Amino acid sequence: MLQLSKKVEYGLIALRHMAMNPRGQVFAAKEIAVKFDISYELLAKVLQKLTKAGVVISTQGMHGGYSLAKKPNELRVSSIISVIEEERPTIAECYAEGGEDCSIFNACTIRKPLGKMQHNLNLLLENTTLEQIV
Amino acid sequence: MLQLSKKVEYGLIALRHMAMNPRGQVFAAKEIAVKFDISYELLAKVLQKLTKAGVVISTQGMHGGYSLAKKPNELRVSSIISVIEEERPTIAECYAEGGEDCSIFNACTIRKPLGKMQHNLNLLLENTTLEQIV
DNA sequence: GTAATATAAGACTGGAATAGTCGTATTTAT
DNA sequence: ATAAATACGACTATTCCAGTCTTATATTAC
Repeated sequence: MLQLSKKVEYGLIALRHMAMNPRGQVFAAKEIAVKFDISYELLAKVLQKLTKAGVVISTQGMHGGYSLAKKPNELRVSSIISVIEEERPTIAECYAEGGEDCSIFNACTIRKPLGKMQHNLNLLLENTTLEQIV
Repeated sequence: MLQLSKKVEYGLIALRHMAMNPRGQVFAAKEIAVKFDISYELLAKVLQKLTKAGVVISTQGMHGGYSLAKKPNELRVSSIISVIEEERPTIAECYAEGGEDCSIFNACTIRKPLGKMQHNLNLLLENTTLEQIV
């Protein structure tokens, strides 16, 4: 209930690890996976998404790996989640994309009132940056 | 991601419906289910949990049903969720009961920093009462 | 130029959680 | 007695998620 997914957790762990080391340093996915006892394949996929989104820079080939593309204070948890999950974090289906498709959309009476909670959650996630997680 | 379950949604819809009508009025589960186009059986189970927890009062038999046991401003979303899910809402496994069993508990580096987010989520859910959802 | 070590990307699988259903017992007003 | 309601547990179906596997590509070292 309301939990972050493992993918997001792994992403945050990896990003934090990068943020704690000198800027520009490169880390292999395997290296991070071993260090934190995490599934390498899962972490790799997460890092690939973060690469596509420009959160992280990848260098292929031997001695390759990932490094932070932005300053930790520029990275919001909200956008990290959005990138990894490929959708904004929402409290209910109706606040996600295509939310009108919710089976009870029309009869639903709590959508509007819950909007406040959604808004506050947004603020919470937007105001938390990687810097604060270091 | 971070979404409330259908059970919680249905519970909130039912509670809100009661809160909008005169105190003490009794509503049958079936009646509410039809009105909001919701699974009757699911809603019934939710209302039974709310009854056990003293959130709602049930009267059995013909013309029976449920009515609010407390004032809307005394009912916090956090406790409604706890009752229906039978566990506190948490952002990650490690903040739930028995969280030390998380497979990466020891290697995890984001537990402490995420604690702030968990705390803020707690505040958000505790400060939102049924009254504000009406 | 070949081997070794990385990322890239997609398909596949198993298991857990969730949503929903069904059946039966019990309670109570009429 | 009957009808209408809650109580409760078992069951099923489906969806989601974590994790695995496979293959391709890029880069460096030698």
